[in-house]
Amino acid sequence: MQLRMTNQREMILRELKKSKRHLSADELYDIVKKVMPRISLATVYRNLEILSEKGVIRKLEISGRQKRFDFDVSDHDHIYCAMCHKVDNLNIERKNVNSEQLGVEAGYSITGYRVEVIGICPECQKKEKIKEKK
Amino acid sequence: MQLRMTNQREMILRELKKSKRHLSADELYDIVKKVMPRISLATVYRNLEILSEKGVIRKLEISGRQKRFDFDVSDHDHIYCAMCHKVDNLNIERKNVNSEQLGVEAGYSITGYRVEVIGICPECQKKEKIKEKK
DNA sequence: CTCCGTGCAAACGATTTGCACTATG
DNA sequence: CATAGTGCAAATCGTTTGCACGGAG
Repeated sequence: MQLRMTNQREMILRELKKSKRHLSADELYDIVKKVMPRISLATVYRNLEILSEKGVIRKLEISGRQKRFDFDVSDHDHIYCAMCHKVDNLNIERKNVNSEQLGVEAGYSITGYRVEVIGICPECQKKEKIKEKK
Repeated sequence: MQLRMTNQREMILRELKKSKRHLSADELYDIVKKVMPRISLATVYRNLEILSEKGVIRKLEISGRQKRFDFDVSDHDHIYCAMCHKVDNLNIERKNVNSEQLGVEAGYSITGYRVEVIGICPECQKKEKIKEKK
């Protein structure tokens, strides 16, 4: 099965790349819909799924109900805002973590690992301070 | 709002403790239902939510569609089987990871972090080998 | 002209919620 | 006896799927 480059697919890819953020399917849908009003949410889901299977983009399995997608396929970890659920990149020196060893101890064969830092992003910190003053 | 110790709550807590695994709400429901056939799945969800809010148990936000719950509240990380979605414990020396520093760089205030190793558990490795032989 | 991709609506799985009833403290 | 907790069913949320049609190669 080979991929075809449809307008929808191209647009989804372009908008995901343009936005430096890590978008969820419906956020991306809202963006693309402005240019392509007839596009279906199912199309967005299908494309994100296929493109991440092919390794063109990356599906992030992180905290929160929704999956998010990343145009940057290279190995890197994420920081997650507990308040607004935004996801930013993190550059941890991965050599520090010797997870392989630990996994082998438990009898597992390791395919990968991820580090997820949870915190409150600068924007939400400001909001909190404003609230506190009230 | 104070907590009351109902039969349902006690049972949920006991079964979660008894099982060394990291159960999902519906797995726990199936177990408890054997002793308490009239219990509702909603009750299980509500109790797991409340108990993890109070810090009695811990809600794991990990890979996979379902949330899982852990009787062990202490800081520790998890290894996740990509095939059967089972979750085991992992004992990483947490001092190795200097996530706080990185989070601060991005302007975040850090509340925690987690390391999640993904792999294939011993049982599923065996299953794979059997498949290959066919 | 083939068959991958689309839009739509319906189906789905996990979780949450409104309501009237029950039972703990 | 006040009010936290329950069971049930319906609602919700994110995501997936069946189907007939449309368009890329």
